[in-house]
Amino acid sequence: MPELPEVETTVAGLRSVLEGRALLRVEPRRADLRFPIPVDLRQRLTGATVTGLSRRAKYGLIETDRGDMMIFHLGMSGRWRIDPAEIGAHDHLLIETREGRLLSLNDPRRFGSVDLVRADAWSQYSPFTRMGPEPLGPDFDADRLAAALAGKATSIKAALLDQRIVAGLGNIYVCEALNMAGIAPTRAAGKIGRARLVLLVEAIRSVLTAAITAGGSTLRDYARPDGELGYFSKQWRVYGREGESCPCGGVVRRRIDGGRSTFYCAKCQK
DNA sequence: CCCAAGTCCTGGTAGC
DNA sequence: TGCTACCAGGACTTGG
Repeated sequence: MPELPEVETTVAGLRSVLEGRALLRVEPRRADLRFPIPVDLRQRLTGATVTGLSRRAKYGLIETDRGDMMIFHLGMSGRWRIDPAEIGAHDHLLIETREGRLLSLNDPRRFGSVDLVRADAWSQYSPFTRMGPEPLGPDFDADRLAAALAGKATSIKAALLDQRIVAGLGNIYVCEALNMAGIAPTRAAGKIGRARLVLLVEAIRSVLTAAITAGGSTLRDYARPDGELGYFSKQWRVYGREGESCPCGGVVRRRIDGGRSTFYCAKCQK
């Protein structure tokens, strides 16, 4: 389920259970997800106390008082379950706190990952080394986006999905932001004018912030034993709405780019 | 059969 | 021809 807003709200949910808490039990239930789970993960985390949780792009970061940091990614279908009633085939990592709270990383497709690094070297973790700025952070603005897109012949949609350009966007929010900014997804990334990039930056920030707010409001559901942290799909302007009306009155179209659906409105996105 | 929110890797091509 | 950069597309997996 995860693009940046979903990971942000997931981390917030985990924080309420884990921050400042000692880990009584850490139990991988299989050897790998997308890649192997470190064999010493159980040993290094068991008995440690969680000192902080944070997020980088679509990755969640959990730091302990032993100087370790667990880094997880939810892939396409991953989620954390809190106090699940029962453990199923797709519950791949269990974490129990000393207070008796149980967390389970559940991921049917196993495109997610779990890794462990030294906290003081977290920024050297390979997925992070060439990653672009946080879209909600101070290093993302029209100037820097223009510099990152300069000379790029690829489409703006593909460019925004490239985590080296800006980190944390996925298919849904790229479609939404391009619609909000009135930019056609097929437009060459390097040929978008300055004024439109200003609108695009604002649209990206706006759509992510709204999704985080909506996600935060569903945390109660998320904390339910079988609850899910959903995308706020009722608020999507174009994603998953082929044939329906765009806010501008046009009709939402769908096309396939690189095997992925792109939802857009030809009337207002140029 | 179709479709699905993730990243990584490969192979083709353009340009120097 | 060889090297590099860039880019498009496929692979991975399970379930609805």
